[in-house]
Amino acid sequence: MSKPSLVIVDGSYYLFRAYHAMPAFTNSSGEPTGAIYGVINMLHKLHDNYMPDYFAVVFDAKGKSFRNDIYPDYKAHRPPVPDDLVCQIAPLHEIIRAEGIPLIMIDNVEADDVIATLAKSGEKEGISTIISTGDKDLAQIVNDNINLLNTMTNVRLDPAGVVDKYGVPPERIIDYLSLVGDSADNVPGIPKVGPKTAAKWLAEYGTLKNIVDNADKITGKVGENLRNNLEQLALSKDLVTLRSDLDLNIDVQDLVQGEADTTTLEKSFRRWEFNSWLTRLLNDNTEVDTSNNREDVNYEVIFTEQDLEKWISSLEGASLVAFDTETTSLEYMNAELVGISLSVSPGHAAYIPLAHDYQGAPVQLPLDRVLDKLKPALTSTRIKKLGHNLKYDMNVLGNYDIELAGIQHDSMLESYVYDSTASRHDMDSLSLKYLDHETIHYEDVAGKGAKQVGFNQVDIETAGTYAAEDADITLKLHNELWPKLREHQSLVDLYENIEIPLITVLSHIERSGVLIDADRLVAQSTDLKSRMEKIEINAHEVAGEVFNISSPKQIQSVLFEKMGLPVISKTPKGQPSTAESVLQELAIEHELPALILEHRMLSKLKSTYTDKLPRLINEKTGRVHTSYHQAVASTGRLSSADPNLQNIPIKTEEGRKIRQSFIAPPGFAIVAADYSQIELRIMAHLSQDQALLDAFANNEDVHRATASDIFECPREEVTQDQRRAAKAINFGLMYGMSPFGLSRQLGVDVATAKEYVDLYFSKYTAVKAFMDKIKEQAKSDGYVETVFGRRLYLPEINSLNATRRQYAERTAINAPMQGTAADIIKRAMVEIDRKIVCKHPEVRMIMQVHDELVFEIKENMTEKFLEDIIGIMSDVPQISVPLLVDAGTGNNWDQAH
DNA sequence: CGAACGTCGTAC
DNA sequence: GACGTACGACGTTCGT
Repeated sequence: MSKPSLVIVDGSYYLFRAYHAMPAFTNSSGEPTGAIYGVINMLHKLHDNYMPDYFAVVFDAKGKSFRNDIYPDYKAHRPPVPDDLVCQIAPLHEIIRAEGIPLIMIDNVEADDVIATLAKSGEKEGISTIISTGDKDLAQIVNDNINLLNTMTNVRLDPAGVVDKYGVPPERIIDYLSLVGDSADNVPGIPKVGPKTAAKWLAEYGTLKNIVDNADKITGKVGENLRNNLEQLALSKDLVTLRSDLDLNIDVQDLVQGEADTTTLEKSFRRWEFNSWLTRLLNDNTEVDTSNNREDVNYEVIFTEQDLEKWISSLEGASLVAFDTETTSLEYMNAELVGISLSVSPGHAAYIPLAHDYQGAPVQLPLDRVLDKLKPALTSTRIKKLGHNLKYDMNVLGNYDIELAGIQHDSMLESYVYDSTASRHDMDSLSLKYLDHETIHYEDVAGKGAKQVGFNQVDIETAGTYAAEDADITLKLHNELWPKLREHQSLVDLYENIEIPLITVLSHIERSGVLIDADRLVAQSTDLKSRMEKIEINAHEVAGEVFNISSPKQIQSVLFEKMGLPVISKTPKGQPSTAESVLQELAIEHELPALILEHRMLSKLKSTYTDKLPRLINEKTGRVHTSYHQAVASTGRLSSADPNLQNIPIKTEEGRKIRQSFIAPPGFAIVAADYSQIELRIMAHLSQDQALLDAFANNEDVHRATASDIFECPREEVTQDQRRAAKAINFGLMYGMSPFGLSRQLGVDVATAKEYVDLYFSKYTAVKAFMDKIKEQAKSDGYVETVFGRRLYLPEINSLNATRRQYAERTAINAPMQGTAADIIKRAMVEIDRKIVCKHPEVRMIMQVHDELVFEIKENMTEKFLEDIIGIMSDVPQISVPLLVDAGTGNNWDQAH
């Protein structure tokens, strides 16, 4: 789970950098202000970028440190601080304090030691720290929880970054600095030993001690220098070693940015003439970041190597890179890259056109060459990426052998996790909602309907503005949504530990695709067609007229108007319904409804599955590639489309033939593993109903157990009908079903159905209590939650319209169960990918169907992996019911059940 | 002629 | 009106 964050700023370093980097600003009285402005500006940007939980700025204070005691010449060659900088220090401190930022200065202790101590004590409290500094000394305390950030270049150093930069890991930085020395601090090193030699020696001998022990083995002038300066080396080591154990009397938990002292700020801003901040302060002191709303943007189109290089080097240092691909198609498997857009700071983005090929299109950088240059950044885990629906971009890049890595954020998923009930999570809607900005729409540049052209036909200037805006808006959306998400730790956990890692898992599943026996499906289609034709002819004869058997409207006219059959139920629009259950009932007495039913079933199978699936086989892979939608279902479930692989028939024999056409390639087997009764188990967990918990703990047939409990008979005497009724109740309850609904389901009268429900609730009182409680919770909070803290807002829970209100109440009951099940299987998918699929090419995850995962596994290895898969799926924390996983193997999906 | 809506049916 | 979450086929209606 994600840790709280602490950002510590090396204030003295900021001050010097700002002093030298900024032009010599003064106010109208001629007083210098550039350094103040620069530091405050940097602090604002840093805070907006990281939104840390804890924040502090540390300055060197007056007095001499212990280093002067052991080495009087420490920092002896430092030139005095210039007067026009000295006079900016006190005002700067005043503004920092007035902004509510904790400012730390401790006499006789250097800032570096203070920073090291704070970072280390934060770490003990489970806090991860970013230190913003340019000082290399602090690299010695870098680890997974403590990173450095060079604010000027925006390069973030984790342990791997330290190795990249210095050639040695953080643990060796002290040794390294001792050898190299530091002229700025007047720390002596070994003469003629610089970064390269130091890193080389450390690589060879491991530690400084070892180097010293082996000093006589080192040849040449440098070896001699080393042997002559061993004593000094010990001193250098003492000087460069930071103290991280100081007793500072500071609790990291107190380092929280507090309320701004607006009176002081106003006074200071006026005095130093920081007019833009003054305006902002006076207009709206709640506004934190105005950059998001600015309409003035700077979008570039990249045509030259030089410009490309410039952007690529900016990626290296960026804390987050927003990027977006433009392609020829929405089908990721067939999509070809047309261009790439990038942004590393709001309002500033670039578009790299690659394959616009309309008449008269300007010469563009060659696609291969650009991809070669971008590939290291795109595949680097160190460079963090942001996108909007990055799974798509990841899939497209996969077509070019580029495995996108370092996925840090996805604004679509941020929106989804923040509020899954938003009607859509596309960029256009979100931009309007959160940024109040109307984006350029795809149709505006590519046309729509028959007039639509491929993006490669779009004029580069137009395309550039559109595409660059996509990257820019993505970054701005992130800047809005991330702080909102950060208000709720459970949402951050879900997002970081489930949804973001799932992007990569799903991308792999989608690109793997599933193998389908097209010939078999086509043959089934032919068979279905002839059967349907016979039924249709027969139906026309029975009806005494020719009508369209697949038109509900015409069926309605034939059955209810012409034949005068009773109207059993109506559609929401008030029309007599011809739905299955209605026809089932009418079929008892009449032949025609039965014919219609059979035709419907066959027609459904043919049009939706046996005709459709073979057409969707990808030419290159010979397999079918679905799209899993990660931000559609409000409960947290995935959905699948083009084709939907989550509603492949299973109930009827004819339908199962379709599953039999989902096959394994030669040498592989299909392996399916599904959670048994997962939602009921979650209901047991959520309600903590003892009877239900016991039933699962004893691994009973839960419907039989329920029947036995409510009909008060021993388990073994439960009849088929009783079990069927209990099953309907169990399922119905999870959907918030009413006695009326249950009566229809079971074909009994409402009174009997109500009796069943009452009986159930009298035996399972905690379930009843849970349902009442969850409704109450929804009414008072406006939302319900899964076990993992996923939220679902229910704005209509207090509606005065009874229909809408009751609908919201049913959702309140269902969503925590459905959503928790979704959380669990998503977690399992991430774990299985990480622990098994990533390491073993013999295993591929190929489908997810809500409570089931389907794999392709090398034939002779199924047993071995199946055990691990079941283990991971069963082993999900936080659930007080055993999660049973059923699994099977076969040549096709049907067999695997 | 295509978009939007309505109805139905498949899955979990 | 009455059972939660999806996707999609087909027919029909509406508007361009």
